[in-house]
Amino acid sequence: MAITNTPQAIRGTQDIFGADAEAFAFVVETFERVRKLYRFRRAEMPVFEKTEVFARSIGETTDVVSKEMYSFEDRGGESLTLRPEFTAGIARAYLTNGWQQHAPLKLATHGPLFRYERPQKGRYRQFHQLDAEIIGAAEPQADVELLALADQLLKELGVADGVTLQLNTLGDADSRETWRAALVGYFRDVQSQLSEDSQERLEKNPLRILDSKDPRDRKFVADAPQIDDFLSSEAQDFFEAVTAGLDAAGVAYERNKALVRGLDYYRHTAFEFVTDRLGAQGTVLGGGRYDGLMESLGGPATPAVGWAAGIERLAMLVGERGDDRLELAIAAEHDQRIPEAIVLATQFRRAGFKVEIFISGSARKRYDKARRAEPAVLISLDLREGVRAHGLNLLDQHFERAGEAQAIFDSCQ
RNA sequence: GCGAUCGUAGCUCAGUUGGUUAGAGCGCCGGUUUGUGGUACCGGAGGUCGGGGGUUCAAGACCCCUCGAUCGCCCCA
Repeated sequence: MAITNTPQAIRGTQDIFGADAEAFAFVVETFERVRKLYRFRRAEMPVFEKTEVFARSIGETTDVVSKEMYSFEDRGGESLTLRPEFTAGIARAYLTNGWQQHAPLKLATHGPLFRYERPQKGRYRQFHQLDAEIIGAAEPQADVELLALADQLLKELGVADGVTLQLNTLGDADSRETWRAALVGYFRDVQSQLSEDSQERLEKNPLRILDSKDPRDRKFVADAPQIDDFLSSEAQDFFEAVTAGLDAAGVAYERNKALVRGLDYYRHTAFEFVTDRLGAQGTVLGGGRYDGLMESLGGPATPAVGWAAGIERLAMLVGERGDDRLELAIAAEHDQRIPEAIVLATQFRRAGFKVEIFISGSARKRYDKARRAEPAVLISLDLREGVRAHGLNLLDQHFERAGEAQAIFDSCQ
């Protein structure tokens, strides 16, 4: 690369183009279409908030906050942060705009998020997510509807094969706490045999030992206390209602008792749609119920459930998506006919044709260039020995609008 | 924060145990052929081999540093 004086892109950011950009757009368009089927309402939020919004939502202690957020001071000395997730900002908007009046509120949004992380497959510092939330709904049917939306989205994207929904419950606040205590007790007894990382986790985030990849941990994980033995009857009923609803909605799932959330405000349902086709970053869509979040932001107790899905990861799964097919190519094989080519292109485009004109570079090579663009119809405009010559060549015999194109072409002669 | 692998034209890549002036295909630009024809041929532009230092008579190649990319670990809101 002879680029010595050109600034480079920020690490972990990406310039998306061509087939990748088409796949990206396909994911977003499909989401927009499907969320309307479930009557989720569109919302737009700022990409930055007071740091407090995320710090209080995510928890001041975690190194997530201290190390992995893009925070900066504005000119007034206030600490701001580029949003690392949607949920906190949505919760803040819900509280500050009085959206309680719309409860239960089904919201959908999508856009860029920022996390200061080491980039790897399916992980970027600026990445993009789809997001769906139901706020102010305590009933398990909300979880079911949200999961049905996710399930239909993945099916309509054509990525459902090889993606499985893993489902778990974390119980209510009490169940969760007693389970956690039992886990700490269990792992403390074998602490010295755990991996170094998990010995650390035992103090900071014991639930995470359950999804450790280290074989030294895994043999203990198998016999670790399970949430099911600590569920209150209410929590049990709730989870059963969710699974019954999923069955009714025809949403397939797998119970994964090791699926956990690190933050305390998560209650009951936790879920991830996972694939084995994306290396170490297999989660393609994840979420859960976060009944405790609104209070940590100073609002009234408000039940809520939501999920987010990585657009880049989904785009990788949907695979190659070509640009829209070129319907009409117009080659001006002589410079004197360039104005006519422009006139024609204008007519065709106003009639709703996808048109490209070939009027630059070597005049005698424009026809070949047009041909290589693989149009359904190729129009050439030439001037040979002072005589105008032109023609319309139907290259795709199955092109539906061939007659219409011919008529417009004829009327312009 | 840690580890592994990789950086040669716009793109995909060759480049011998270190040995002249660093190559190919595609793309781009121009020319010749063809003249309803995705042709074929000829020519051209474009590289301080990511950057810096070192070893050597000689470095794209070997060593060190650095920057970047990719993948993994940690983390995963």
